[in-house]
Amino acid sequence: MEDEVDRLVAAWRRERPDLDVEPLEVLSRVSRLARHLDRARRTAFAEHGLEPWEFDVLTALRRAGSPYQLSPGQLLTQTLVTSGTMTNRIDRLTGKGLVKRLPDPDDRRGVLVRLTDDGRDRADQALAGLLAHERELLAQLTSGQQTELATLLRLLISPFDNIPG
Amino acid sequence: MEDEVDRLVAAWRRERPDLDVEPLEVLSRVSRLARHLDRARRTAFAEHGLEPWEFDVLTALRRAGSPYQLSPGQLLTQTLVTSGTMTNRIDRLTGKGLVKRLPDPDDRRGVLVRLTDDGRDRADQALAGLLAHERELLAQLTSGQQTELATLLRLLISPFDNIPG
DNA sequence: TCGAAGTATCTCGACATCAAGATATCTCGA
DNA sequence: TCGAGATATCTTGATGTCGAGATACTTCGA
Repeated sequence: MEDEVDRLVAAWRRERPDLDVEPLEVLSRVSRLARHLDRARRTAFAEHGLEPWEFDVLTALRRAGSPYQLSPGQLLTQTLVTSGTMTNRIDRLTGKGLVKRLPDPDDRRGVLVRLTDDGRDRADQALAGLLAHERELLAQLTSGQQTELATLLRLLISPFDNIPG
Repeated sequence: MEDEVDRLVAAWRRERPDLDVEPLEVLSRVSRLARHLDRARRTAFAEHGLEPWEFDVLTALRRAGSPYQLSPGQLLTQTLVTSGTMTNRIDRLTGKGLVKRLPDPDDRRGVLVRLTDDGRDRADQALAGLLAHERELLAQLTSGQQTELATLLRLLISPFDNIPG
């Protein structure tokens, strides 16, 4: 089965036979697949009245465990957005009653963002929906292939997640 | 080596032991890696005075081969953006003198977007820079692993690239 | 104890994207 | 040949994101 990246690579080999475009076989596929996943997630979350960015923040808090709170800084490292974006997200989620801001008792510069009961329920529902959807996509692969894929991706991500960047 | 997704999956298993979160091992890594790649590309292209979205459009035209022209519709399928976005991109690239619009001689609804000489040079330079950068990232993997990874990703992408969606 | 450097969060303006709908043109069967 | 539906592109308004800088607090060495 051929995909857009096969066509893209073939086109480069025709137009720029002097270049080695092998890296695109992997990295362009990562970018394109992520783009497709974003679109699919948007659709999946719409059933639960959530945007992907809302899901990302709510589930980060949900995963933290009771009392479901994290600092904005901790949310940044999990969601890979800038601080200005996170401030904005917290504002909007607060407006919808899904999270609330509390002062950090140990650091007066700091803030803690806590999930409300409603926010927690929404996160749980949307997660279940997402997993069902993602399982379908992964049905293309055997269990062993999924493990293999996860392992290879982990290798590529490691320099980003562990070295500051 | 542990990454953020390992921590994410471990957290879900603690908080929601009733759910099978295996799909996240693959798909969350794809999304996160793409996010990191976006950031890295932005830095790499800055040397050439290009934004990632500019690179995407210019290289799609470059790959088309002489006379380096495609319709906006063809550009849509390659870049996975909406038509409004593409209109806007073409406007801005035209303003920078990197592409120009020509009427499609065979369809009066249509337009052809053609690379200027300057646009072509920029695309070629930026591509070389990107490939050098990406090769470094992929040094984490053996050649065989890269091939394996590309194959698995192709399987996951196929339903998106071949079935309309 | 003081102050410089570091850290956490927020503010602000510019900008890119999207969704939905508008417009113009084409295609094809009756 | 006509018109309904399909297609190609553009317009518009709302919104989310980023980068840079501002503010307030903390840390740590002299």
